[in-house]
Amino acid sequence: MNDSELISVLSRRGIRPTQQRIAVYKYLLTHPEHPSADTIYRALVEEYPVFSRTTIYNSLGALIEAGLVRQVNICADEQRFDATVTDHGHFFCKECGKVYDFGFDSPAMVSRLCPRGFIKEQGDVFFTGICKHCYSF
Amino acid sequence: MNDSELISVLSRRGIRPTQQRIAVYKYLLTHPEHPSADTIYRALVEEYPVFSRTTIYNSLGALIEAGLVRQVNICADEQRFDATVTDHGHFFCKECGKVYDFGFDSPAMVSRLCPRGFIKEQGDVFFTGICKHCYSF
DNA sequence: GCATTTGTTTGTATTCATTACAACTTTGCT
DNA sequence: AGCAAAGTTGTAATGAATACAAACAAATGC
Ligand SMILES: [Mn+2]
Ligand SMILES: [Mn+2]
Ligand SMILES: [Zn+2]
Ligand SMILES: [Zn+2]
Repeated sequence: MNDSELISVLSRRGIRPTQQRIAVYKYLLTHPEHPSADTIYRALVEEYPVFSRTTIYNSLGALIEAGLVRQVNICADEQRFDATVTDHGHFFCKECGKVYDFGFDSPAMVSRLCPRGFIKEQGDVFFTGICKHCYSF
Repeated sequence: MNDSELISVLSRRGIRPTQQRIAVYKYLLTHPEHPSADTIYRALVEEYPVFSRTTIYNSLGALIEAGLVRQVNICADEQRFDATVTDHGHFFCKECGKVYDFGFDSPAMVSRLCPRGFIKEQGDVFFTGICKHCYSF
């Protein structure tokens, strides 16, 4: 996705496509490893020497509000962020610390887990354990 | 579960059944609302006037290590704790802040969501939205 | 163009959950 | 009892997230 496409995506979602928001969103799109706010900050401050930590939080908040980004409660100590907003699962490897995405064979099945009468806005399936790569040794 | 039963449960799991650990575990067993460390602290310090916050964290750590308690990453700002360690789902209501437990019609189905080759130790299904009680008005 | 307003960014100060630490106490064992 | 290991306590430190106000930028109206 090039810059003009990003601009129109943000505009369509009703938020002003500022340079900072685009940079944060682009970082998330190109780094699907669920980075933390601090990871994003340290990466972007290299590229744009003047970039505030607060702006990272503000931009993430705006992007979340707009439905382009979601937060993932995978680690207890810090919040992680994800530009993939369609329902998908996460596997956290205790060994290497990586967070893997995985899809569902039948997404409807996951929605069916939600109890009757409860209005689901977001769903998350989260597994913890040992990943494929760390297990084979 | 009475105190002598609790003592034997903790002993069987290899941790010393101290008065504090028993109090924390009993609180979690009798308060299935997924309390935070601070909530547990404020409740127990009433009963046992000398009770340190650190001890809450230490006890929770020991109980988690022993597999009797697990942490639930449902709120971004604080950790919640749960004495129900069998696989079950959580629904967080954005309106009232309550966390509801729910079971799975077929638990095997949830395990089947885990991608091939990944060794699952713990599974969580989280939904966020509006609960049954907050929706009807 | 210029003034006004509204929204955004920035840096700093603050909050607050969690962790680190060291002194003290309790428990288990001989 | 005497000793060592484990557990508890209070305080200090850490660090992610938020609050805030000043500076800045973009939009709007004239
Ligand atoms: Mn993801
Ligand atoms: Mn639960
Ligand atoms: Zn791994
Ligand atoms: Zn509710």
